[in-house]
Amino acid sequence: MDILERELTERRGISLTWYDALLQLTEAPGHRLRMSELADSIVISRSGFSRAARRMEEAGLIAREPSPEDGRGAYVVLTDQGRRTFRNAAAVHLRGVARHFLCHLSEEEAAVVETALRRIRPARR
Amino acid sequence: MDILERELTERRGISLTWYDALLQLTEAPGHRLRMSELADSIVISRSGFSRAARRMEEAGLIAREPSPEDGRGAYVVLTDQGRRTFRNAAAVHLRGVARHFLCHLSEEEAAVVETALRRIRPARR
DNA sequence: CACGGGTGGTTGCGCAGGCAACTACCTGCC
DNA sequence: GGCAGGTAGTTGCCTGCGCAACCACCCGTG
Repeated sequence: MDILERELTERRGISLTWYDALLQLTEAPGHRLRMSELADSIVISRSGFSRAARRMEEAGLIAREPSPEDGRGAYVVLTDQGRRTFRNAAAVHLRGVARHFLCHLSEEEAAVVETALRRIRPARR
Repeated sequence: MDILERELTERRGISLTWYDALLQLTEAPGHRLRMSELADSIVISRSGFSRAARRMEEAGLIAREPSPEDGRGAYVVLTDQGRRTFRNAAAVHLRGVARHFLCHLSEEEAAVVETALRRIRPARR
């Protein structure tokens, strides 16, 4: 994780936390999520994400807009620049995962690890 | 990791970083290691470990003693209390790993993951 | 309609840890 | 022996994040 984090920040200027957030938004319907949905899915506290979101907004990667149906809530939306940044970052990150992790595994091992992780993830408490 | 960290701090009052350090010392010959050996093996910066070591010393888990053969260096040595604390912490931690991770894997899957991780670890750069 | 309890997001505070700079020392070369 | 360059550990500064407290708002109940 440390190596992947370093590569991403050095070569694309974003942290793994930001990467995870951009990934979630990229996969979300409408490229939009509620603040806390996103915070939960990337496993960060709400307060932590509140600050991260402000910084990401300042960096132009996301926009925050108040929720029309809930006066307390806010949506986070991916901007075009956010989408571009994520695409570039993904190239670096996936390459990093391949070069530092996957390359040490056979096809079969990788398959076993993948199914195991898919089974474990939803069990998070 | 988050869950394991929380369980360990709540139930034994030590962080995963401290746990890792105690583990390395427990396995080291003579229960002693140089500061930087230990820092490297638990993947933390030297400065970070320098502070952690001070706190662990204050907590009575380790002792630091200057190296006789190198006037710059220092050894970290596990104290009796450190050994006891580690044993108790290990019970909690291993249980946690079993309950949150291993229990989702079959015997075969666990074996595959283990051999894969053993192969990856020494390749760390 | 008022009000009490619950929820979403932000802010004050504290802490762990990384980087860079520093000190003390070691080592190899002249 | 002296000096230059490298290395071990510590410290100043900064950042990211968690917890707890807070505010604004929602909703169910009387």
